[in-house]
Amino acid sequence: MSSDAPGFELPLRLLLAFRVLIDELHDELARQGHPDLRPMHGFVMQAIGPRGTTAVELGRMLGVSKQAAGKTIDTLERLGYVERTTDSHDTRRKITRLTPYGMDALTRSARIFDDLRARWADELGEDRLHALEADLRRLTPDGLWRLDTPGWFGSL
Amino acid sequence: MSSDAPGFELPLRLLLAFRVLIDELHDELARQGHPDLRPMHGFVMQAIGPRGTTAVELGRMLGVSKQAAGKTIDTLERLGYVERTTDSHDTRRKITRLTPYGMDALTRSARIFDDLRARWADELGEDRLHALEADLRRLTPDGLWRLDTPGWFGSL
DNA sequence: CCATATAGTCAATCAGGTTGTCTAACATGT
DNA sequence: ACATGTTAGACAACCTGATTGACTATATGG
Repeated sequence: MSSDAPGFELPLRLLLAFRVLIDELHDELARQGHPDLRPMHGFVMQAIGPRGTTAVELGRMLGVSKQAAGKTIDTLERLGYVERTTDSHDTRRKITRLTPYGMDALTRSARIFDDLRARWADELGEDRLHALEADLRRLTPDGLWRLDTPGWFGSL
Repeated sequence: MSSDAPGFELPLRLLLAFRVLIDELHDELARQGHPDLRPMHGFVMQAIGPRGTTAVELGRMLGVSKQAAGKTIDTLERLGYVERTTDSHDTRRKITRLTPYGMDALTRSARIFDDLRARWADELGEDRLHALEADLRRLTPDGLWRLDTPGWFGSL
């Protein structure tokens, strides 16, 4: 029993492992022509998706207000990752879509994540990594994105 | 090969697993008399430790400026988790120490994390959880705290 | 046709981070 | 002993990303 790890190690390691992956992703993305991309941009662009979305929808998905979602879109627009187009069926709506540059970032991210997973598979063995993924799936809810992580973690 | 999980699932699951633990910790802490405690408070108090620390030291440990560390201490002081005392050997320094209320939060957190780990051990089996911890240890650097997660993740 | 609901924007505010500057106190070398 | 350099903390100005509230324009449904 005394050989069990203390309970506080688990969350620390989970967070650290996440950071390792994300940091290495962005190191590589910077090398591949996306030096300005930040951790949460990938999440936001993933939420926008290939079909585009609106500020209100994005806010719901990210768990933030539509105004905050709008500001995030402003930033991504300024960086050239997304563009706003008007919905011809509802002129109130402005559909935010990924630009080719944004799509490029997403496809490169997917590729890099696959490479990083392969490195972990080399390190642990494919069977152990597979088990790790299966265990994490059992321990985490499905389908939930919860992209409000910055505010969630930081709010004092 | 095609049965391998896509690379992007791993970071998502790691972050989600972290959130599950932290959210359940704070649900329980709220029930046990610490409703105002936020995710990063625990990390900061852990960094302060039983012997206390100064704003400069805390800033170094957390990877933020001494001013930011000072503001964080202000917040924890306002909530009653820490108090500032002067160092008799160096009157420039103000040692920030945990109050009994702060110590209580830390000991309860440790206990709750142990309980959560036990629940995961029930879910997966102790051997699988042990393997998961061992694998995460292999994949993450040791000794590093890096508490700048909010800014790190959020900065657009 | 009017009442209500929704999309987006603007403005004010807040929290937490940054850098720069300043003062007080320690540490050191001549 | 003292002049110099370094360190701790506080204060101010500013930046970013979030919030709520108010407002306009456009749909939508009775």
